[in-house]
Amino acid sequence: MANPTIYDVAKAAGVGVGTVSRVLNNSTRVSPETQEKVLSVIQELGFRRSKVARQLSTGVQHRNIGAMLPYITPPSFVERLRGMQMALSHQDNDFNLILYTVSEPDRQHEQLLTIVDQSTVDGLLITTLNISDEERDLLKQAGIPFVILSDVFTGDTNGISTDNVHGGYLATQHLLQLGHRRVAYVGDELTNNYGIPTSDLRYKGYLSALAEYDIPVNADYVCLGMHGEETAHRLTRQLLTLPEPPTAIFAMSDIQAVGCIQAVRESGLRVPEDISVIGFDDVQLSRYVGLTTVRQHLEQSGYLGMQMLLDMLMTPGKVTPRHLPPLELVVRNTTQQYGLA
Amino acid sequence: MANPTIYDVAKAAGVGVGTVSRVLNNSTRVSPETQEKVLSVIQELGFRRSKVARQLSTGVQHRNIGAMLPYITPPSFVERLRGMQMALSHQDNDFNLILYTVSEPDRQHEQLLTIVDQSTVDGLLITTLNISDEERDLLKQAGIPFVILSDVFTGDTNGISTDNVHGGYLATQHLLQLGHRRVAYVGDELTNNYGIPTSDLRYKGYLSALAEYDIPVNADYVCLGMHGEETAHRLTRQLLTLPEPPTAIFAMSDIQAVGCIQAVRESGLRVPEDISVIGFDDVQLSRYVGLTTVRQHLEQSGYLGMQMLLDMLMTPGKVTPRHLPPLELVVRNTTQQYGLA
DNA sequence: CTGTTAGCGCGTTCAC
DNA sequence: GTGAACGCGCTAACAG
Repeated sequence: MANPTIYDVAKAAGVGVGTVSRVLNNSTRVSPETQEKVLSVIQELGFRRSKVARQLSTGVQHRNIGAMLPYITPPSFVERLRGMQMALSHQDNDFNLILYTVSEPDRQHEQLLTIVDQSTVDGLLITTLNISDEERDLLKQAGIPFVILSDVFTGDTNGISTDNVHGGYLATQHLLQLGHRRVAYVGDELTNNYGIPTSDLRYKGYLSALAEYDIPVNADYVCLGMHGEETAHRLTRQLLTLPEPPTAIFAMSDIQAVGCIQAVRESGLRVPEDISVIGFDDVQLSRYVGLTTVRQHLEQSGYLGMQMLLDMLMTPGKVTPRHLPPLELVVRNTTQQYGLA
Repeated sequence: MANPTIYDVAKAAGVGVGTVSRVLNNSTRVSPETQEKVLSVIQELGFRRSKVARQLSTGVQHRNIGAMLPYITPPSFVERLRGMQMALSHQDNDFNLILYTVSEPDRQHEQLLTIVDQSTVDGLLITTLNISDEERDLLKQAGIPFVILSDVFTGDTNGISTDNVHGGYLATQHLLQLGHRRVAYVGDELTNNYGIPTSDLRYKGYLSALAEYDIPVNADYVCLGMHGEETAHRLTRQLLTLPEPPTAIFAMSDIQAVGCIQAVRESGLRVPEDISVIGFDDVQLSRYVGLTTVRQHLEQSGYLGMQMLLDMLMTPGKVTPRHLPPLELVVRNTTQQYGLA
């Protein structure tokens, strides 16, 4: 039998469904013999009581919140996730947090459809992923409130966003103020699979800072590749072989910055004495390695996003806009005045 | 009205429930007027269709797997989580992953009760937390299969475990082989809130290695404190003020090892020239900073644990035991022969 | 102690 | 096109 119900169990045990239900909830007193009997039949038939039927009957609706993100590998996503989790546990409610990682960009739409179709969640927290207008409508029509934690700076009410352009500017400006004039940019390919524009935006900030200091852009200094420490490492080695290598590097993420630093050190050069390196994000790792970076309050963005969503879930229609503290330059030990070595 | 149903909507719109259901699923053709009417009533009443009722009716049961862990802050937990996630997505099934973080040790039992009581999950993956016999029985009786990713080495069928004692031995032995004789241990308090014995076990391994080399234990060299980089940092500073400071440190986790290294460097000493440091876990961070450590295949443990659970879920009764590769010493750049500086 | 029955809220045939 | 009735699997209240 595919999926035995309590009726099947009852029949096989020669009792009524009520009795089966009782032993299942070991509530009211049941005679030891019948209990024994029922249990053995349950075992035999491999009976598993239906979650949904039970919930429908008891009326206890546990609600689910979905967190959708591209991957849980980069620390930046984990920190946001932790923020969400914290906001959830602070509000002593019984929401469950379901984790959706979009393993393939192509599957995003499909996953979204499944979520809507099976009405798995009551609310959705979408991180970084690009949601098309069509998808937004889908969610709206299904009555699933959603909040977007975006890398794109928008005035969206139901979203938390970061001004990446400004952040890129801050990082680059810091290097320029230190007297550096040969400043490289190490970032993600502008067009990655997910269509995430983060690197593009931070690069824009880089450009505007250079422009402000009247420094022409050197194409050799702009290195893009797949996100990650390894690629950054490789790109940096290339930078160092240039006839006129940069004296400072702006890496678009802390992880990439770490890759840069390693490459520099392996080449026998020192950070920051010979080459300054600045990252972006200020993930925990950065504290550990003493990295200069731009703090974007990742954990807090997850926290605030979750709060917004909870608002929407508790009192439909009312959303309190929440704002992230401004980006901050965090100076540690990987950047230094040019020519001071 | 608290929770309007389709009946309420139907009544208010002057139609039958069938019609309401149809516009909800925009399936069969409904006259534009009625559709309009129904939609406006839905809006008005703030109607939201019940997830469970829908699932019960349609028969689409999405199953949930719960991942229960003490926190998602330390990278070691995140890596295990990633492994679980990967195993799940590799098996094109429609299981949802629900994240439970036990924010307070006292709440563990309560959370477990809620999970069982509301039958939220179909299977449970428990990481590191200690589950009492009572709690095991609770899960068994509720028919919820579970797998435990334990720090304790047991022969349990439904679990994946790490031989921490052996790992502690490996780390310490490595330092001793390099000629170090003053070897410190930096770890967690033996009795933490969660009753997690990891540090205790690794310490046992430390002791057995020392014994093998006939080195008496120096109480000053054993530093315990709250898990985390900060504490390790502080403890290391203390170590360095000893009249006869250690020449090598075994930190029970990579994060703590990083704290140690920072403290050493801040004191004007070098790693590994002056002091060798070895960690434990081999989280991603360790690659980035070139830390010598003991690899315990964290991601894979999550992966295998999830596979076991899926086994149990798919074909009840049958569990294929899975085994983690043995612990490995990973030598990078933070340990060195004693006296070589 | 135990069998029977009426909902839980929604989807889905059926006739109309 | 649309309304009424039945069933999804289980719990709970009611008789026995």
